[in-house]
Amino acid sequence: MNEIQVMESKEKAHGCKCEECILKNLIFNYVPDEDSYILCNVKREQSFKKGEIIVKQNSPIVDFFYIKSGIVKLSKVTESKRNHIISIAKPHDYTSLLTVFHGKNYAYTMTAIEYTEICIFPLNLIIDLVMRHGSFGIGLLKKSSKTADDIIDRFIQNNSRNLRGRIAMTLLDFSFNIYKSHIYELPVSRKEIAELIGMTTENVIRILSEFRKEKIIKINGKEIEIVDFERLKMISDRG
Amino acid sequence: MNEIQVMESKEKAHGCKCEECILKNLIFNYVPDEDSYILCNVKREQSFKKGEIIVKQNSPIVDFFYIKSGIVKLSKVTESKRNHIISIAKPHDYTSLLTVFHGKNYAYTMTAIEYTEICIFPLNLIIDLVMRHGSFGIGLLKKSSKTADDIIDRFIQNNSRNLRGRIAMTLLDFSFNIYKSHIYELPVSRKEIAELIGMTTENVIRILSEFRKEKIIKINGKEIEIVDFERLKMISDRG
DNA sequence: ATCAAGGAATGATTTTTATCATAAAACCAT
DNA sequence: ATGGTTTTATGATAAAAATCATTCCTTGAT
Repeated sequence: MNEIQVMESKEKAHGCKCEECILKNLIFNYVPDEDSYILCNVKREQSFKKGEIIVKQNSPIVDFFYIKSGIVKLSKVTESKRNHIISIAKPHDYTSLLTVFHGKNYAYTMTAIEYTEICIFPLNLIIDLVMRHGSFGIGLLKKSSKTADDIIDRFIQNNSRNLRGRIAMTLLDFSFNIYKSHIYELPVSRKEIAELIGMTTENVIRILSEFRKEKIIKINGKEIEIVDFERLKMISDRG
Repeated sequence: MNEIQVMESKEKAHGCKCEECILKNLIFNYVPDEDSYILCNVKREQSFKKGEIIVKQNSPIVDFFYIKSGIVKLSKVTESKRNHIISIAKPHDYTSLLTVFHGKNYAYTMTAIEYTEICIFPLNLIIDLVMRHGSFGIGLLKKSSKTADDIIDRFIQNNSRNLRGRIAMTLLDFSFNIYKSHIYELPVSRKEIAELIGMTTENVIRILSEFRKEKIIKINGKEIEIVDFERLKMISDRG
């Protein structure tokens, strides 16, 4: 109890109240009080409704984002005008890690796909903090390389599967990594799933219907219930 | 002349002799002499013949690699035993940037696909340097996020093209970014190209033959000459 | 020099996936 | 509520790509 009280008072003093905040913990662990105090006071929190754009591809980079709650998609339009979803990010991800340190403009559009709360820090301050506290830099490097590796891995996994395998993989991903439940509300349209795994909308719909007919899942609009987990896993693995 | 002499003496003193070394420059710019001295003295250089493995997927991470000369492929075997080439890296790339900061084991196998010289640093030392000199951390973060963004971009570009477009893109990539010439010796087999752009070996061969018959390129074994640059570009863009 | 093994090449065939067409259902703004 | 738009749905067809089969050509090891 004593420890908790100490933490609480410390948090109050810093203006950062979220206990599970990885960024905050990263800062607290390595950065002296006076610095984390500045950071916590400067940060602003902003909430976004489902569908709202948090930041647009090609707009100048000024801020560093941290997802406090909700779900966010990172997407990108190519020269050929096609839209691609790079990843679906969840709470405690730093969606800004890619690009922000080397680019002038955001490479990806960030959109809330559920009600989302974002913590926003001026990038300058983050950079300044890394400058003065190398260990914080190590922390960011760790997160950064993990984020990149995960995204690359998803691409490889996706590309080595046929369409049924991709859909199965996606449904399992939502179930395991996002909602931690066998029944959930899809936060994206069939079209967005298509953009995420690189296939046509028609085929996404068709294969979801197949899975329904094969009694692997139940569908009710956007609600998905995984009924035959084993088979779905098999399709994801073999497919 | 005077300046060059100064540089030379400084380089001698540090045991790092490569003028174009980005890593060295990064260190020199931000790290005091005594530290860069340690790093340069500890580093070892190693050369690899075409085909030799530099480091294997899943082996424990101990070193940080920097490509001094040559060309290297990063590849990964998935659970389904399929081999995927993630990227082709050239001199002055830090191929280690992905994974090394967060993982226990290398996520990718590094193989020399031409005679290659690698500078090898104990990762601990790099981390220690970031700890003590935040600006060096910023430098690595920049390189790291750039590397990741480039790889992700290549995946997106690749996935939004048909097979002819992918081959065209690859041939142009070798021409522009690696060999800076319209005529070059392919450093990889048709099978490896297939693993790089996610298609079958037969189709790689077939489409190369098509391009030859359509007089877009000339083929002589591994030697490729781009004859009709415009058409190749068009196929890469539209395809 | 010879043989085995892998790489390159090409055709025929099958499978997979995209495209086109149409319609019902859900959603939104007035 | 109503009309318009987007999303979901399904079928038919065309196009793209993988697979299978066979041959030739290189290359490296003995």
